[in-house]
Amino acid sequence: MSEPVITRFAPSPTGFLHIGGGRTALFNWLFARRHAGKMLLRIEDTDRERSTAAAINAIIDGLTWLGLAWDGEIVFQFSRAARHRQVAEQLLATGHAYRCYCSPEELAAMREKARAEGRTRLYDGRCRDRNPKEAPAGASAVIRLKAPVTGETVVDDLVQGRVVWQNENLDDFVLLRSDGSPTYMLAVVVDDHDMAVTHIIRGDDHLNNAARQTQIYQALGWKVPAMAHIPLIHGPDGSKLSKRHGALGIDAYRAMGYLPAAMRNYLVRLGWSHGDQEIFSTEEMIAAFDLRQIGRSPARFDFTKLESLNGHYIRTSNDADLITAIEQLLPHIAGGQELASKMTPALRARLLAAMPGLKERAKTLVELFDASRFLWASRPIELNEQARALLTMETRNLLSALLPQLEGISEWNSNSVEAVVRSYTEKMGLKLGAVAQPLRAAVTGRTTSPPIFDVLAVLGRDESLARLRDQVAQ
RNA sequence: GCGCCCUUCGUCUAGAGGCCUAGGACACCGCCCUUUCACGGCGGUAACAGGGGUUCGAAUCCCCUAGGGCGCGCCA
Repeated sequence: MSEPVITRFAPSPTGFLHIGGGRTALFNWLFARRHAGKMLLRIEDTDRERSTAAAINAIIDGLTWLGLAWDGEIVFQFSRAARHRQVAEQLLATGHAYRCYCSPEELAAMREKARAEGRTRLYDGRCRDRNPKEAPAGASAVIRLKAPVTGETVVDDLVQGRVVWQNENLDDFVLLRSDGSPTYMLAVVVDDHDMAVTHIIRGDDHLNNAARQTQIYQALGWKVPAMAHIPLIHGPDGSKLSKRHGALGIDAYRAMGYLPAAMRNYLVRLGWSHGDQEIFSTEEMIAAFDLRQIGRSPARFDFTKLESLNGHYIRTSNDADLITAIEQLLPHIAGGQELASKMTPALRARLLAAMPGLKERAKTLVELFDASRFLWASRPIELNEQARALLTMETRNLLSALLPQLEGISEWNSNSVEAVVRSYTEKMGLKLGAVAQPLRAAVTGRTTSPPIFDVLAVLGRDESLARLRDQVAQ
């Protein structure tokens, strides 16, 4: 029973690593970890026109950020072209494939005619039984699989169940192009076999391909790996995920301030469940992951839920780790580079002191950073619109009268400052907020923040009073 | 057109014939906490696509319809 489990993630480097690819990688990774196996990474770069080095880097970068480490060396499919060709020749030699001399124009005409007549667009096998000697001189040929014409092809899918195709609905597809390069269909089968892949976990847009690939395995006499075709992720409106939805590169999620742990947790619950559990540590995910609990219907991408989860992970993160995360985020956001250079041990200490109050309020690292801006700011601090609106002549006068009392505090901490402000408002017959809120606006430049007395304690007496004087003076 | 897959609250889902008066989470709406914003607590609105069967009994099994998705390349 215990053949070691080997899964693989096999993206084509023709664009960024998007959210669907990230989830597919996650599922492959989880399944491999769950069974103490390996997840291999294969870059399907046989399309030389569209494959780019930038895309390869994006894939590697994205997987690394998500924390999905692959095992062994990366396999580049293009480098295996000779082996693919060899297998195609082998199929030809054993009578499981044949040369087809149809020109692209001829095939296009055939499909157009079929479409016009309302028939299937499958290849009609016109070269299948043609005598090789009749081959047009000098014409280039492709190699097609001589697929069974009767009977059925069955895929026992771990997610989709038993799926059956009547062979008459499958055609003799191309294995090797006329230039000698393999098609995806051939390359995948040969590579998965050679890499000893035991479980193919991929998007269900490949379910139809699974039938064709099964036929190749059978023609070769190779064992067909277990397959699991997982439903695709759709956009919030139920249509195919597009750029205007969440079809962003994984790097975009990093720039928006999502934590890898939150990302993994969100992604794993898209299509997969484990009873009512919503929050999974990586260890819990691995222990609980099971292909049978994957649903068969597509899930819609929901930013709001991702945010909620991210907020949870931020709240439960270690304070120092969050500061590190912010530092790592800075280069990825506008104007961040400049601020990154302002980091000092003193600032770090302040961030650390303020973090417990800050992290309760942020759903993303961007928000967390934004809320901490009052710590990075140099005097005089800039007031945002709401803060300016709150600092009326009247409230400035209140603060002005309060100032001497604050200056008289000897032991500067959250409690002592609060006590002074409370007695001041009581004497004035005001509510605490009537002073606390303008005070917050004056000191932080914003109207939302952690409790103002905590903020003052973090800033320290000198900085706090200086900021207050700046604003009161105007 | 042909083939394949899918269909439980707005969203992610639990549910494998009686445990379902259909549960949880996010979102939303109240209330509480509170110097703001949040967090947290309590409560609420909200779903088995439709129609036929099978069965003593169906969200769960079968069929049909409708809707959605994917595939049908010398792309992957």
